[in-house]
Amino acid sequence: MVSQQRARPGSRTPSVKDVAAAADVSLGTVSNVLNRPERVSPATRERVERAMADLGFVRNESARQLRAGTSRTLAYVMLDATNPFFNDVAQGIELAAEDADLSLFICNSNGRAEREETHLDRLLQQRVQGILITPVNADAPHLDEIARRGIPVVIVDRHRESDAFCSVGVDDVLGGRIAVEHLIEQGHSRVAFVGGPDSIGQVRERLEGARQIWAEFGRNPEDLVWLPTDALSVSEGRSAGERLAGIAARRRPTAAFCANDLLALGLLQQAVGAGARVPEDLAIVGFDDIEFAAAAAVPLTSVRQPRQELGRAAAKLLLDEATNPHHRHEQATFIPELVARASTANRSATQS
Amino acid sequence: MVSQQRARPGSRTPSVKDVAAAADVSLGTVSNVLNRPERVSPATRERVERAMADLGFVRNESARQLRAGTSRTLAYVMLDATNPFFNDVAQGIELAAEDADLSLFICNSNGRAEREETHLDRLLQQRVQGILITPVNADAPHLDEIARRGIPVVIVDRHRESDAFCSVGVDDVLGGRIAVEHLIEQGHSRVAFVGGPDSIGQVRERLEGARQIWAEFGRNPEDLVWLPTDALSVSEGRSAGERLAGIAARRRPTAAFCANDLLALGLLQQAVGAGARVPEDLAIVGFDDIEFAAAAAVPLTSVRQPRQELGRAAAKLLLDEATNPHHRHEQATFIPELVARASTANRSATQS
DNA sequence: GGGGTCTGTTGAAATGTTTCAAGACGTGTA
DNA sequence: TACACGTCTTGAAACATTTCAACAGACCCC
Repeated sequence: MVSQQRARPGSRTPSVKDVAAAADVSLGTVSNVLNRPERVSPATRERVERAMADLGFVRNESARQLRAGTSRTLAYVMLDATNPFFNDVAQGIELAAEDADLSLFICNSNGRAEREETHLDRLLQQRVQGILITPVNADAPHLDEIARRGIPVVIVDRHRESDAFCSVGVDDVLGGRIAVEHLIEQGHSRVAFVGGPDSIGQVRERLEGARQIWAEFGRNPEDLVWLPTDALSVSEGRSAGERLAGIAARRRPTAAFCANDLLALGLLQQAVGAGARVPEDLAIVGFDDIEFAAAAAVPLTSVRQPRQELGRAAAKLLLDEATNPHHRHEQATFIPELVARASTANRSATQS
Repeated sequence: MVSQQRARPGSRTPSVKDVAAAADVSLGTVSNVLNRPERVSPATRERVERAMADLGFVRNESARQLRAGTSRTLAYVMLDATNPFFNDVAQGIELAAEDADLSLFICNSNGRAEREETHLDRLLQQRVQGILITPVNADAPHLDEIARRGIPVVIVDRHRESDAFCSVGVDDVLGGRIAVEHLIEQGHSRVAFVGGPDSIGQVRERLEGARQIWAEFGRNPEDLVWLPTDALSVSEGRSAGERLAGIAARRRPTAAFCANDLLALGLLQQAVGAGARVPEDLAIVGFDDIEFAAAAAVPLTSVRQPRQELGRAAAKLLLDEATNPHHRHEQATFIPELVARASTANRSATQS
């Protein structure tokens, strides 16, 4: 009848004290059942456990944490929750956290520095055990401040010059190299690099790698044109596509290397929508190898990052820093690898 | 020099007590500065604030929560973090939480009931203010238990028979109707429904809607064929595509309505990869209208759910339940709408 | 029967904050 | 001068848990 029944009026949620009374033991014993069950005799333990079940006891984590001084949660501050890449990273972290019997608190800065700051503030207040973060700005000064407080911080998908933190990431320069090398092998002699803003470290490094290999093959630097974007998003990819289409045909690149897959998908969509054939008229390489890269109707060639593995490794470093007194900071660098698909199919091959 | 400098050995993180000592006021005054600044004189307030800054004081949320009895966080238990739809919902929740000055704790059950249970356990221990959840199973009994404890629970993207909870969702039957009506209008007389398992409420309802409109147009039920899948994922979409291709040409549906966009993208990929033209040989309609639907190289027609709005509305209901003593449970149902794109372009129209 | 050891159990202290009744102090009024 | 009133400030109690030194009792051995 009453559709919004709440807990009975007089009843608080029961505490250890209530359990102790119900099981007719002392407070300390209840706590022992919770934390060191082997120390209490089977008979008492069973009595206490029954009392807990009867009362519907749920341990109060705040009180536990206040007294014990240690929290049971890790946090990951994501850069962009709408980018599947970061969700895969998060999943890797989550798995590692699960193994260590910790909770993972996921926050999303959404690319906004001030939101990132709010999140970090709150995490500090919560006294989380450690923070994993893909920061908005590479030089986020808050992070140093946090590290100085003794809270482990691991930077994900980004590297710092300094060795003040652990970090995990992929060799972005190498990633840029293999992407463009692949395009060169496919016979392209005029290539676009799509990406930006260049405040983002990855963008700079991937471009750097592209330029390196381009030079090593003795190509003219002017034939590697950079189409800058304001963000690494699908819509920016589309707009880059329009700019690309605007270039006179004889000067237009026949291939594009995009700084991530979202850009590549946008570019692909724009190109196909405008009637271009992919890869015949325009070959496209993305970066990250998110699931949607393979699922695109013209499956996207991409530089794969070990997404989940990245998260897992980051979490491991964090846990080491949190528990191992001899911990030394470490920059874990993974090797990216090219996954060739239809969007760059060999130009001589016919497409079904 | 020392690359892993920690906080100075003897120093704990400072407490209100330390601040009080430094500012030469009582403990209570520091607390007032924190919670009712208007009650303390400007001079003292300034002194206390200076002391906080000097000491690098960070309020201990556990202690606050223990004493105040109320937490400042909401939680969302996601069903599948790799599905962009749920991330958009989460973003809507996050925005509403931000407005209410609450933190959002995001967990991911990943479709596993036991993981969901662990998360809920922990959330109970944390005494979160309320829980938003897209449950793995519609009848999750834990939820009743939690509600009975007086903790507000809102079900997201799913409806319950009972009115024991608030919930938000879209009219899935209507969604199925408009999707199939669109295909009928496009001249299709044999249509496939791709989706499963049918333990999922949305799948059942979307199919139900499809069948309703099919019947209302006087079509033969046998011409609406159901291709069941084991999950709502891209790879299941691909495999459904293979089964579809296996049907003899004269009996094969010319259009498919997929229970969500991931399935639709998988199906699209498989079809195009196998040489079929979309929409000429196979028209495809998805559901959710995730960003990647529009970005697919053959942009996907989809039934749009107001993704972010769904999250926002859910959070509002939760906050109402948490704060308004006269709260009544409410099932908010949004109206889905068809977004027509190239994957079902009018059959008579030529494709650019 | 005294001493030692081992196993379980206890009770009090401690954690960092908020709240609240009560106190201090100053100002204005009779 | 006494009193009332306002404005700030204070100190102690309370929140739910964990920890730890101390203790009770059982058992064994000489």
